[in-house]
Amino acid sequence: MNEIANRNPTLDDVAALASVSTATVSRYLNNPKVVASATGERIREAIAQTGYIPNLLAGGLASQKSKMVAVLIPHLTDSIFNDTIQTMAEELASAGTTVMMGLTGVTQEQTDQLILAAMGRRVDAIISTAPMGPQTRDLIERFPGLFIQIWELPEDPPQLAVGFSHRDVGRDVARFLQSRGYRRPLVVTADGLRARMRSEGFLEEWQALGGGNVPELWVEVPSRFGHARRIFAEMRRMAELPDVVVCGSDHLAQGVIVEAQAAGLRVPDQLAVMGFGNAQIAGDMRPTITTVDIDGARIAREAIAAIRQHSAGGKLLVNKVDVGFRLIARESA
Amino acid sequence: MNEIANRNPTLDDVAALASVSTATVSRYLNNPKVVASATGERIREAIAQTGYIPNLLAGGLASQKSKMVAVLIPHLTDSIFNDTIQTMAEELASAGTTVMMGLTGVTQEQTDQLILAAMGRRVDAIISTAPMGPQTRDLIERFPGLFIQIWELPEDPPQLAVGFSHRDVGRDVARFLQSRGYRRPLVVTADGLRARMRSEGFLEEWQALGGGNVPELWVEVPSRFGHARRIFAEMRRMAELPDVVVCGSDHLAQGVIVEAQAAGLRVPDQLAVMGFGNAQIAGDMRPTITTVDIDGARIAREAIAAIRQHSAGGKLLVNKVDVGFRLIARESA
DNA sequence: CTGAAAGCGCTTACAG
DNA sequence: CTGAAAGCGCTTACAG
Repeated sequence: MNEIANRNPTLDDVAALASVSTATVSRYLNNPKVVASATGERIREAIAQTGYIPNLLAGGLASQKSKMVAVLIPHLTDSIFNDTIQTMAEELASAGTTVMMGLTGVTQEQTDQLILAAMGRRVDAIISTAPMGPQTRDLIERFPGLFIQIWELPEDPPQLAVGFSHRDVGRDVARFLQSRGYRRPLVVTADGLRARMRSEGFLEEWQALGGGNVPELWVEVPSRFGHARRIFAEMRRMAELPDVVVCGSDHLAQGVIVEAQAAGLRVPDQLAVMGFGNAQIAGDMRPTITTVDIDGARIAREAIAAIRQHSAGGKLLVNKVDVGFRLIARESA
Repeated sequence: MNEIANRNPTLDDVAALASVSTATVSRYLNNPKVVASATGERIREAIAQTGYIPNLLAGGLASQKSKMVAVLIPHLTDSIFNDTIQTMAEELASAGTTVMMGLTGVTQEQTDQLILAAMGRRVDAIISTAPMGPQTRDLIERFPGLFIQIWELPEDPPQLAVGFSHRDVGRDVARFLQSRGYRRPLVVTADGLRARMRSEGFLEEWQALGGGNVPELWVEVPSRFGHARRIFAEMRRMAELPDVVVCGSDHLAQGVIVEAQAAGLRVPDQLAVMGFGNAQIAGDMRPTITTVDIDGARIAREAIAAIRQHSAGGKLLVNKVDVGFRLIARESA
C-alpha cells in the first residue's frame, strides 16, 4: 500500500518501515536519547533506506519554531559587515539554523518588506543593520521573535542592540589625530546615519580640543574605493589643503592613498589618511592603513548567544551589548 | 469566542471578521482577481484590522512550494559573486521569494550539509557556485526542485548550468597578452577548480602560440589583495623577472600593482598586471586594471528566468547557458 | 464567485 | 520508552 515511488518519503514511510509510530521517529530525530537504542537503530536504518529528509516546513508549523534567522543588510558591497555575516552564517548553519538573507538597500520600504517576509516565515529572530523608522518600529512590535539591531547602539532599542558608539569612535579619532599633531583634517562622510554619528563625534571633539573649523565632503553610502577620485579632486581645489583625510571606510582610505600617490604626494608625510573598519586590506596596503577595528565576528557571536537564550525561553538580561572598538595606529596616519 | 489576544491572527480570524470562508481569503491573497471586488474589499479591511501576516510555513506545506531559493557561495569575501547575489536577492525579493543563504566554505561536507538543509526547507531551487563532488551529485538526484550551477559550465550539468568557459578565458588572455607583446608572463593561480581551468587554458594557448615555459605561483582561493605581498616577494627572487603578472582576481592584481609601485616599478612599463572579474575597483585603480568582465547580474537573471519557467511547470529548453565574457583592455597591461 | 472539507507532514501533550 | 490522536495554518480540488 505504501508506494514510495516518485514522491518524497515522509515520516510515515520511515515509521512504517521501522515498525514504530511517527511520534517515535519524530522523537528520535529531535532527541535521540529518549528512544530505546534498539528502536533507534531500526529507525536509523529505515531513514537510510528511504532516503528520508525531514520536511522542515511541516516541522516548523507544528512546533511553532522555524529554526530560521533573518539577516538584513543594506548591500553586499558594504563589506564592513562581512565578518559579522560570515560568522553568523557559519555558526547558525552548524547549529542547524537556516539564514534568510535580505538586502534592504537604503529605503525604509525595502526594509519593511523584508521584515514582513521574515515574519511570514515565522523566523526565530531578525538581525538587522538597518536604521529603524517609525513604521519599522510598529512592525517589530508585532514580531513575536527576537529582534536584534547590530552595528548600532540606540538610546532605546526595541529589544536588543549589539554594537558600539559611533559617536565615541569619532571622538577617539579626533583625539588621536590631534595628539599625532594633525591640524587640518578633512572629513569625508557617507550619507548614512551611522557615518554621520561618527562625523558628528569627530567634529564635536575636534572643536572641544581647540581645533578649528573642519571641512566636510560627502559620498554615497557605503564609502567605496571609487569615491576617492572625486573626493581627491575636490580636495585639491580647497583653499588650504588638509593634512589628514578622515575616511568612512578603509576602502575609501585606500582609494585616497592611491590618488595621493598618483599625484605625487607622499603618504602620510604630505597627506595622512585614516580609515574605518579594519578591513583585511587595511593591514596589507602600502602604506598600511591606520583605522578603527570593529570586532564583527564578536557582534555575530553576541547576537547568536542572545538568540539561543531567547529560544531556550530565557529572558534577556540587557537590552544593549557594547562590543567597543579599537583604534589601530599604522603607517597612513 | 475569537480571542485574538496574544497570538498571531490567522486566516480564520480574517475570514470570520470578513464573514467569508477561509478559502476565499486564501484566494484573495494569492489571486485577488478571482474574488468579487466587494468581497475583496471586506477582506482587505479585515486584514488591516487584524494585522494579519500569512504564515508562509503553512502555506508552503499546503501548496508544496516554499517560495524559497537557496543560494550557495563559498565565502562572502569572494566578492566576485557579489553582483550575482545582489541581483538575485533583489529580483527574488521583489517577486516575494525568500533567499536562503549558505556559505559552503571549501569543503564538500559543508556543501552537502547546506543542500540537505535546503531540501529540508523544500526550496524551489538551489543555486550553487560550489564545484560538485560525487556525493553532492547523488543528493541532487533526489532534489525535486531545480538545481542550477552558476559561474561554471561543466560537460554534463545535472540540470542546468549558467556560466562561461574558464578555459576560454585563459586562452583569450594568453592571446591578448601575446598580441600586446608580452613575453614572460607569471601566472598566479588560486587553488580552486575554476581558477585552475583558467590557468590551464592560458598555459595551453600560450604554448600553442609559441610562447615559452610559464612559471606559476599559487595562492589560496579566493585570490585576495593580501596575497600580493608574498607573491611579489617570490617573484623578485625569480631568475628572470616576468613582464606581466596574470592574476586570479582584480583585488590580487591591485595588490600586485601596489607592491610594484612601492618597490619603485612603473606599471605597466616595467611590470604589467592583468586581473579577472572586472570588480568595481578595476576601473577606479591607478593605473586602471586590464581585466576580464563577467556579467554577474546576467548570470543571476538567467538563473531566475529558469526558475520561473520551471515553477510554471515548463521544461528547460537547454542545460547550459553561456553568458560569455569580455576582455577589457585598460592601463595596467 | 464562494464554501465545506480533506490534506500537506510534522510535533506534542496525554496516557499507558 | 512508546502510541493514538489532535492540531499547527494554510491550499485546493470538488461542488454548487
